[in-house]
Amino acid sequence: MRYTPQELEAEWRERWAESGQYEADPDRRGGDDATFVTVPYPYPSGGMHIGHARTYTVPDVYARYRRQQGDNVLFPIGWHVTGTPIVGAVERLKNGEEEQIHSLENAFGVPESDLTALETPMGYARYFIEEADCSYKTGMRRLGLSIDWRREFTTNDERYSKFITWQYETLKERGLLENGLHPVNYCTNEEQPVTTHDLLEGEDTEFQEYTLIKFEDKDEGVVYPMATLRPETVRGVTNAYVDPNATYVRATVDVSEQRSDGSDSAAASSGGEEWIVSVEATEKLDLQARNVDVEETFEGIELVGERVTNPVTDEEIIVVPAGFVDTDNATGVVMSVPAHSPDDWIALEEAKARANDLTEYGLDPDEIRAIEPRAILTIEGYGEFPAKDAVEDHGVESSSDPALEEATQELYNSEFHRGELIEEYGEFAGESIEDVRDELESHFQRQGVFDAMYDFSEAVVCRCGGDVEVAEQETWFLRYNDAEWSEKALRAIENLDAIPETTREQYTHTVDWLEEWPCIRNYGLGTRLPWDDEFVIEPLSDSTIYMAYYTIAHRLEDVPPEEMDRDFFETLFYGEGAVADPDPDERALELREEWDYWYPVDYRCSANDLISNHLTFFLYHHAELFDEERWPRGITSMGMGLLEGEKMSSSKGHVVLPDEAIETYGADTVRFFLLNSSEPWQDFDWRAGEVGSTRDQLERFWNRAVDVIEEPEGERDLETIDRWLLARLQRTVRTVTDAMERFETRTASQHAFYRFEEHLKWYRRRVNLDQQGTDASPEYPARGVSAQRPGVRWTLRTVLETRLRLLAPFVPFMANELHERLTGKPAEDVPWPEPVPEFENPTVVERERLVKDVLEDVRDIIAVTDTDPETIRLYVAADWKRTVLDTVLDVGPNRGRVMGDVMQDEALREKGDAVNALVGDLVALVRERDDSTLASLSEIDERAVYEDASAFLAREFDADIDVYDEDGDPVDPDGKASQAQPFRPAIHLE
RNA sequence: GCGAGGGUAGCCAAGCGGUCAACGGCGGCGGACUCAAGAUCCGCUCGUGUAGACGUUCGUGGGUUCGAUCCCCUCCCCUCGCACCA
Repeated sequence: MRYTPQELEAEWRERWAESGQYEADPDRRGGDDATFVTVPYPYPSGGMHIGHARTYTVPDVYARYRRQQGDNVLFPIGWHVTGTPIVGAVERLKNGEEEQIHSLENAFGVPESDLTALETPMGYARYFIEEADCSYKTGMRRLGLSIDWRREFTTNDERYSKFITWQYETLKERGLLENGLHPVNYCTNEEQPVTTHDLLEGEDTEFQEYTLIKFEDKDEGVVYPMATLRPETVRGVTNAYVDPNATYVRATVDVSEQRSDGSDSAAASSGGEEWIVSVEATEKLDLQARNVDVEETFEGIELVGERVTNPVTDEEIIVVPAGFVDTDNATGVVMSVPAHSPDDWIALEEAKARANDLTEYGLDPDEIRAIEPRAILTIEGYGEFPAKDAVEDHGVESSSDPALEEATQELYNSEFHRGELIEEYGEFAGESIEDVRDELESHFQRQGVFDAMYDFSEAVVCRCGGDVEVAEQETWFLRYNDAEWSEKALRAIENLDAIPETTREQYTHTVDWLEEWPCIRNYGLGTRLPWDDEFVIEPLSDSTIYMAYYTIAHRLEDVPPEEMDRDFFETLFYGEGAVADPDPDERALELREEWDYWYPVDYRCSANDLISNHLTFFLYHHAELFDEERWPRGITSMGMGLLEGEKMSSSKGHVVLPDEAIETYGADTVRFFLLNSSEPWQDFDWRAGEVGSTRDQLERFWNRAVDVIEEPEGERDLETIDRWLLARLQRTVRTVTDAMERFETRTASQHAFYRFEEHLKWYRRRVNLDQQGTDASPEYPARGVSAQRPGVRWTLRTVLETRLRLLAPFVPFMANELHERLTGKPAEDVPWPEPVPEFENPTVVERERLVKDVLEDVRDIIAVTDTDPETIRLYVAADWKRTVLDTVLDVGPNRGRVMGDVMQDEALREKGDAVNALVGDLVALVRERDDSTLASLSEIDERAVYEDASAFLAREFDADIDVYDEDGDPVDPDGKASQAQPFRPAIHLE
């Protein structure tokens, strides 16, 4: 019976599909025995790769385990198509973009002829959901995932949208949605928001919020908004810079717009102010929801020499020309803080050096030379002017010196964390920048002397070639920073079984920093915002409670979508009294029963990187919309996958497709490798070499199992070594079960398979199961399974049956097949094993350890002495040594006390040094073992152990084995016998 | 920077206070079987060693302890997340 996984697996897949094996319906088992496991529905913007295979196999293994434990288990799946990725992919494909076509053809093996089918978003989605070889559904079926396929849906389905509509209308009504402005990446050419995916340049650039400090030209009543990322340096400003050759404008800028940065800085300042900014800045300000009316355009040179007043210190400073000013960054008007900015320090030095040249701008050189740096903070390790020290320490020569950036980085960093503001800062004095920057900024914003704007620090370009800027858009937010809502979310986290436990803190931390979440987009697939169909609810917001939808998805066909209104869902989720209608919707009430049966979600198997958004949202929404007993019970967070030690990348074609892997190795091997090579939350590494050897191991398992199955059953007539293997088996059952409860798939499969293989290997040696070596002399003839005594056959069958049940969740095809051949029933249809008390036997385990110890010791001696003994003599320690050991056990592993006690005994006292040495060793022996091990050891008759094992040892070493008592007048040519200690016989080789 | 996780022999990786020179796998070496290869089985794989031992190891430097890979502190390095990509 050869192992041919492809054939075998096809049969089982067909069998499962025909019988609807995994279609789960509420049944007589009560809700307590209902287990509901979910995994994030796939996003079919491309094919399935081996990393996804693990994601879906982990919940499958748990689902299969729970079924064997007697639970009614629901494991459903759906398809997430919301948002822009699919639409974007289709666009790129239609535009004939090389990279996109390459990725489809190379990574996912999409034939050219199929490409046209992918030119509509849902066509594209369908293709990767179920049509392609690399589609998710194909992969999932081949992997043998125990999914209830009747319940699948996509997030673009009309009925699903009704469900999301209910969710958002409810949240809005509860005041958890609000609208406001929000900064987004905006293509000025296409005049629409763009995603990271749409960018040609600057994909990794994030926009920053600049503080604008409103210096004022009091004579003219004009504001010079100076952009800075370090608003706390406002008291250190010595002068301003403009680019004399650039174009500036005077414009009326509306500053009354509410800002949406979450702070209460909606400073109700007056309508418009006259601002001096670069011409580039006007467009940015305009995009950031300000009215900008340009009054006058002129060259920067005209600003040179103007005097403006610092709104915080009320001091006048002068505007100086500088070529380094970038007018495309923020306002194009910058302030100089030479004491704390290495750039400004150098710039000032250089300005002073060429002060005489500045007369051409009508500046007084002496006035420039008189500019003095002003320190605004103190910091340990730096002098009065930290920038000066930084410049000198890094040996910065000029403004073009590359060391300048390094100096700046280091100083900014130190000042941010360790700098303390000087007295003039009043309430902020003495505080570190880190602690007060935000506070200080909003303080001055409230006073109306600071403002803010967004900008990128480098150019960002759209794929269309257009310039991308930061625009403020009207949008809707989920109020995740709402105190009451956060409170509920925190309670949901407390109740949660967070696997691994270390993730719990990440959830609480996320709740702590989460602000409002913009939950709509301008385009993409999905559900329209109910009260404004211009917008679509974005993917992380339409996927927070959809697990509830699984419970009813397969029973909605007869409900017309238009009837799935708010009352329908209110009745479904909140019951009969939830709506005013005296005649509640019967269909909704029926569906409610099923929802009620399955909910809550017992375990959600998801990914580490989703903790800080999706998973936390999932908890928020459940906490708000459902009662506490419906909140999620547990979340398992999974790590990611590597391929041959490197990140997988579908764009580079560096992926392995499940379909191909299954073709090569079989689904059981793929599953087993994925679950056994690391715990779910650890990263795994797909290495073809190791997958291949996994396959070999499974094949060997199969072959041996078939050997056992084909032989007669044997009888329950057990010897010690059989009892040893059975005792090991009970421990394995215990370990595997504990591990399964905690989603430790690696530990579980490792013990059920590899660890137990080790035990079996020993057992096979002990009973001489395999023909091996030339030492199979007539005296100890080699034998196969068939020739074994009935007790061995009985033991092997028992062990196999139990292991097949333990392995069934991991390798369901193989385990079910073998179990059925062995017992007539598939493993999945019989209960999960429990430890059998009569076979639990710690003493026999310790006994066998002694045999292994002796084997190793003898082998060591042979290796060191390079001999080939004909006779091996073992000497069991004398009785008085056992007496000493008993004393140690009695008084505890304390050398002094043991000696004190032992020396009471005259016979022992006479032995003096020998006793002293022995006590030392025995104290160590006792210290190193736990009580139960010691108790087991105490029960052992050592001499019997070695005598029972002597035939085995004789075979191993091809030598005669003689066992003696040390104090039984033994044959002892080299005087070794006296070295014997309890549980460590003396050895003599000859 | 903030939050989280991690650094163990050639590689992957377990261990998280004593039975640890450190499970297991891969790779390598030697042997058995075989015409041969593969598979399978046995042994070795830090150093020294003609008796089961000893010495030096688990990112760095300290500390706690009779005893630390395991606990505490310092530092160095790596990975992930930090919001509009899902």
